[in-house]
Amino acid sequence: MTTDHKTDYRSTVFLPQTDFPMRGGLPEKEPEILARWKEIDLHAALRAQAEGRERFVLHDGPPYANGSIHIGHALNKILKDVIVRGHQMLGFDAPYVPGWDCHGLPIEWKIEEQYRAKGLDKDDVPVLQFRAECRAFAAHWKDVQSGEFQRLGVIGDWDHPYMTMTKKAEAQILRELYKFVDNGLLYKGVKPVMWSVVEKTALAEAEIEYQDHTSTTLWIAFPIIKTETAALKDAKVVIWTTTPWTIPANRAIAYGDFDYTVLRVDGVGENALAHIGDILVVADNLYETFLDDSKITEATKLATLKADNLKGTIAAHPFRGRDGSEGAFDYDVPLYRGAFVTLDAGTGFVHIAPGHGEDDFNLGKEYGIAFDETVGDDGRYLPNVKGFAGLCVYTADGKTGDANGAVIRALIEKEALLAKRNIKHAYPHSWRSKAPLIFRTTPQWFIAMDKKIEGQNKTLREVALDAIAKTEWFPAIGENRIRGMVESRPDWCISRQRAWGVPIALFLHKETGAILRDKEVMNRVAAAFDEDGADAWYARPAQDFLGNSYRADDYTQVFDVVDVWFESGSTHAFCLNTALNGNEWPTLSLPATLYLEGSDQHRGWFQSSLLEGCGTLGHAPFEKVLTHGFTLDEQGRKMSKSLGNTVAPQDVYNKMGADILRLWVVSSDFTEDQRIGPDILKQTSDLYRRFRNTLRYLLGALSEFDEAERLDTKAMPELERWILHRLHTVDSIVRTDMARFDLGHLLMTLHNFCNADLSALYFDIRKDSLYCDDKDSIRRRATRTVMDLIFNHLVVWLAPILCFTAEEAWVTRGRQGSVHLQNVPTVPDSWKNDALAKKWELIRAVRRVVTGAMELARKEKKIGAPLQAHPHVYGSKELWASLEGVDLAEIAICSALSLHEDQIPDQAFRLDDVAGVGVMIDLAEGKKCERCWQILPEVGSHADHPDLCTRCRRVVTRRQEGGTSASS
RNA sequence: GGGCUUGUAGCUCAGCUGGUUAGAGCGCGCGCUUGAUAAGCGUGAGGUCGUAAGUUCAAAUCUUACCAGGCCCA
Repeated sequence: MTTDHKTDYRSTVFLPQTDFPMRGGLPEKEPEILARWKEIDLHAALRAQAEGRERFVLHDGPPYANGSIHIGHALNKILKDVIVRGHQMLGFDAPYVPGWDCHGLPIEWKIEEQYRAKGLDKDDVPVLQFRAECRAFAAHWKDVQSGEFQRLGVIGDWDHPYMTMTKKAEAQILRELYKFVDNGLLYKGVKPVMWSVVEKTALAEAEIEYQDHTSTTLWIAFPIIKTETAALKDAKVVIWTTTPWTIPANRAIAYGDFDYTVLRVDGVGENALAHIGDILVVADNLYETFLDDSKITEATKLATLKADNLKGTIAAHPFRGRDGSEGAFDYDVPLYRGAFVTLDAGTGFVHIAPGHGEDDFNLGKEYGIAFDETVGDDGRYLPNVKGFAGLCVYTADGKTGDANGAVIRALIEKEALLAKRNIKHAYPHSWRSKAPLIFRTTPQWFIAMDKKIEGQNKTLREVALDAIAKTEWFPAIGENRIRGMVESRPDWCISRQRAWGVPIALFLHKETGAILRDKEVMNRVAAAFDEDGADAWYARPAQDFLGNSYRADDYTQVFDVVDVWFESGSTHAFCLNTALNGNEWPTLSLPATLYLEGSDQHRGWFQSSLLEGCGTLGHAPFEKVLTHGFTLDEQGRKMSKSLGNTVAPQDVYNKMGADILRLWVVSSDFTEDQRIGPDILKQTSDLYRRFRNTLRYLLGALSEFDEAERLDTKAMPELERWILHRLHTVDSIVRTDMARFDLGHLLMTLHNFCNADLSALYFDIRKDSLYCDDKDSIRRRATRTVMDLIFNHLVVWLAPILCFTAEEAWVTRGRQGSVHLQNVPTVPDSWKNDALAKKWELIRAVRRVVTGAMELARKEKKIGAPLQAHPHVYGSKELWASLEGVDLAEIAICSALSLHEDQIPDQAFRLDDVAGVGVMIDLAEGKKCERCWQILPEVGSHADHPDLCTRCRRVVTRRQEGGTSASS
């Protein structure tokens, strides 16, 4: 027989067949799958399926509805979706109701900006119209974001999301606020804020622009009137300030933790204001610069003091006893330690006006310093500032007023001024009017942290700290972070002087200032909110709410709105509490099983929800809290538009597919900051390809799989039983990983399974059986049965992550419904077989020596394909005994293989980590079977099929006779 | 500046309470295969474990400082 005219047996080989393409084409395919889910109403089916199951309630932290989603939103929502889908498949009822934060400043700005573009002023627009436009704006972006989130594959109740601006929500937020009236924690206090005298309004941090501004700076001496340190007797403390107009409001002086020098002035230069003989105190490090600044030419250091020596010292206000002051400045000015004092500039002493600075206010609070308001909302001194009343800090058009000049003249008159200069520095200005701002105390509403809750013997802080301890934090370190914050946080300021929000709908008695705590009135207000939303507060006359018992003239109505953090902190009340949400989401329940947000929410939503829950329910609204980090660029740098290193989720799902983005989320360690960029996404695609091809191979191998082929597991070869054992192992890992949200480990387990167990080992070994064995052979039936099982498990394991691809595979397999309606299949414990696993570890070790030896032979051009080889494997009798029943030739994919118990030849190939095994490679003897490509001695001995081995000849012959059938 | 936190191969990640030559996958190089083929298999080269001190018989693992990031504050 010549080799010229060999029969082509390709058509007799059972090659894999599938419509599941190698390349996903996800950007086109995913929208089709989304449409299919809509068609079969997957969400409703999920809910119906889970009725009565144990609940797993992930409560959505509401994103802010003012723009398209960015990568951080995508990460957050994908994580939620993977966990929700995963738990549903593990047998929970895991509903997901998305939510939106709709009120607040950023939306107000946008609307205001639109007004300004039209040359309109916000203040000229009726408040209800303004609110309506804010509402429309939020509704628009809610819709945009909803579409983007759904495109990511996130499944949930998108037709019925919660929103903080619905009537029901606004009414419930108000009721939550009223609970803090009831429990006595809500109080009115003051707080320094950035104030614009031009707009007569407080400004939020984001409305402030820092611009260069020239300020008059003063060096001012405060005479010491009481001290326990001898060196300070008759001395004066020197402060430095850039805001002369705050001097009348001075109440204290702060010093830092460094050395101070007491000096005597011995000589002064021209125009100096200091006097010879003055004894002054400044920080030792700033001694030289001070002399320079104040034109003191000669001085003597009298003493150097430690910070502790300043403790208990009391100075007098420079205006003490000033004519016309009526004793208004005769109070003591104590010295206190302040951590914020630095040596960057000045004298090491900071003058403290508690009404006009954040540090000042906090220090004042710490030491209980009493102070009056000194500057009115128009920037003028109030009448109580004797000798300065009516003078102006900044004028109505934003220019410097006459207050500074008057203060300077008075300081000179009292011989307290040591020096005066101008400096140019960054100073806060209004984003709107561009006018400079001042710090000014304003009345605000607070929730007390350290007051006993009425009816309880505990403070809100204590209840909150208890609740933190009872909560499970993922990662555990999150607990420290929030505990530290709650331990040290000040009272919660919940008021904002804004229009787009839920008003703090209270009536205050005009004379006493007391809150009207009348249940009937509050119920009427809340009922009005139920009907008309918070607009009711603006639209209806006060008397409507007050009823017959009170006169509107006796009360002022509060029009501050509540901080949006209070609103989002209340979402559990109107969303999770089925009694309060009107049964709108009957499958939700309180407390939620899980809150899942970025780590910044330790200060934000986690904390506001915690405080709100603790104040109104006595416990946290969550049982577990999972946090993720932030998304950085490929170099680990923060993303920013100016750096041009942002990755838009829309680009990823439009160009690569949402499954790639989902895979990226799961493959990164999301508990810490994670990186994304072109290279990382490329790598994610490679990762995706492995999963896709594994599914594809299974689908191809299972083409036309008939139930009649299914083989009882007991009848299967060891290799199949080992795969079943692996399924058992992976299954238990999937379950524990999902339960502890360790998605990274879960993914790696699945990847290794696909890679090492399936692709490199099982699929490779079983190709021969799959392609060439007769359809009714036990081996092939076992293979197909196990591959069917692998598919069933793998597709469900992957479904929460690759939600689109898993569904595509599911449908391609010809299954009904949706993969997402499956539970993770249970694995019979009989599949677990540790002894077999151990045996296969050994087999794989021996296999590695064989493949290693073949690789060497290939390098030496001795062989090409493994089927050309006949390895001689040397090992001990015990080794071969322990591998009883294993066909190593099949496992190493060789045409033949011999085992030897003899001494390992010196030239045999060995591996360091596989002791006692050596391999020599010979060429397999015989001819190549043209069907299965094995090289076997019997090829050529069959007259009818001279190019086939015995096995292939039988298969081909039976096919020709039409006698093969899977059921036979 | 403060609180919390991160820094292991080009990339994504493992390395438990300190203990033999620091692991995996991807990517890359090389080879095989051409019946998973814009795929599959095998194999190889890549790491002073951010830097520097210290504790210890022994440190990627503990301590301190520094450098470079991140979140939240100031």
